[in-house]
Amino acid sequence: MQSFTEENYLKAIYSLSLRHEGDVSTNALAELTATKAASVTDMLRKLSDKELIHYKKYQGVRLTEEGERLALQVIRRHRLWEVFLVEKLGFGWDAVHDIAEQLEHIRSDELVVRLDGYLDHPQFDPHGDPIPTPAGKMPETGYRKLTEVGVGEDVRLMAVLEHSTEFLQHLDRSGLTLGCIITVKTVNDFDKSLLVRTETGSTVFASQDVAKNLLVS
Amino acid sequence: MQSFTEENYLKAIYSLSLRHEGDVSTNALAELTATKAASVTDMLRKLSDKELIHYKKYQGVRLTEEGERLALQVIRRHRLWEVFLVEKLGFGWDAVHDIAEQLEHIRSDELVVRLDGYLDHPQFDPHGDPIPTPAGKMPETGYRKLTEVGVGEDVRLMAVLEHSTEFLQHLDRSGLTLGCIITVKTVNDFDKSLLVRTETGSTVFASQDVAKNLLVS
DNA sequence: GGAATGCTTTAGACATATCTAAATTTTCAG
DNA sequence: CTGAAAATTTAGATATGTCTAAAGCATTCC
Ligand SMILES: [Mn+2]
Ligand SMILES: [Mn+2]
Ligand SMILES: [Mn+2]
Ligand SMILES: [Mn+2]
Repeated sequence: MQSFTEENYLKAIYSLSLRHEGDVSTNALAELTATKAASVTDMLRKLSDKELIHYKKYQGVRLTEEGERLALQVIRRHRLWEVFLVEKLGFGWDAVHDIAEQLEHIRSDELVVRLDGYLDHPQFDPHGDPIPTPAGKMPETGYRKLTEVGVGEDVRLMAVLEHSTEFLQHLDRSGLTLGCIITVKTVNDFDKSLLVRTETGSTVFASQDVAKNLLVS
Repeated sequence: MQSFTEENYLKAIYSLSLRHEGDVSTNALAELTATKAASVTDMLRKLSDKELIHYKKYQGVRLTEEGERLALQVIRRHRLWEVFLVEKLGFGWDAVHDIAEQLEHIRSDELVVRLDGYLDHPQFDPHGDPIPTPAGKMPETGYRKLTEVGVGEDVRLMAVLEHSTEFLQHLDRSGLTLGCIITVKTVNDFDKSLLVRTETGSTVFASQDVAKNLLVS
């Protein structure tokens, strides 16, 4: 049985190992968990003792099979709760992440099974992220970042990588909603910013910082 | 802001102060929170520093107004989540208490407001307990214990005082459901056990231990 | 190849919440 | 009213998770 804190570290390791190739560094974990490197080292020793991570001093860290299974369970719960908060309670997609950060740690297998059924076995959360299977596998999506799309291409906005309230409210104001079709009109060579046309015909400016957090297919 | 643990102590103090007149004792709290008296004393010092309880060494403890307000907020959340688990997720009333013990600590005012609306502002939880108001008042019910009912009286089962799975499953097997009408047929002078007739016409035996946990009106 | 630099780990503390054992205070019985 | 029993508090420890400061590796840049 893991504490909240251990679950959060497992999730953080999983998340960082997707972002870059190779093992996850102590400093990266310290930044993501908003702690100090020394605290991370302590926790890595503990997770290693429990055989949830592969860890050699100074060499970075990687989840074991069991560690990944647990991380995906937490992510599954997080995303199911986000669906609940949006679909059933009527929260905006910009307001659910912090509450789901708490709800994801509620311990009850039966609860997850019933919640999943009540929500009609959703495949994606309100941010377009795929919901891991009960068995602990993360579905593949094959989405690309909007920054990789060529001028003239029509694509559909499928997911966002950033969950902060500020970012999501910015998208709302820009009329960029999940599922909408967008066309890349121009790419600025200097700052890689984009001009895109939305379904409604309006033209929206997207800095590289915004575009790299938008996933399309 | 209170920790989970502090919230649980506040709830425990509230609950015990209903059970008996006068201040709550250290030992009673130790038993209810499944800790030792020494641990309770430590926590009482802390809650007293925060002015959530009135506490004088060796003299027992009592909630301040602020302490009671917080305790009732926790109880409100607990009972709303129990309603959700039964009404929306289809849990049995015998399976929800432990999950609600976790959910009651989720911190988000907005969440409670929306959950309450989603459930249609319920007045009672699945065990018949009244749900405290958003302002922090506990509604009066005026229920009596079944042990105080005279032979021949017709009463309606309104609530249960004990929430354990075993007790509630026993009631299910006996056909005693919330809202049902029961008639006291005989009271055994020796052990105070009862024979009651239910709506369906069947006769059910209830030991004093069972009857004192049944509230009727 | 050998510093200098930057990560990372260790050392030593602190806060929370718990425990056992011992000391203290209150209560109650004779 | 007084001494024993019961209840409560204090003393000293443990476990978790965090921190700062100092020391130990690793990489890289002459
Ligand atoms: Mn999220
Ligand atoms: Mn999400
Ligand atoms: Mn309950
Ligand atoms: Mn209840």
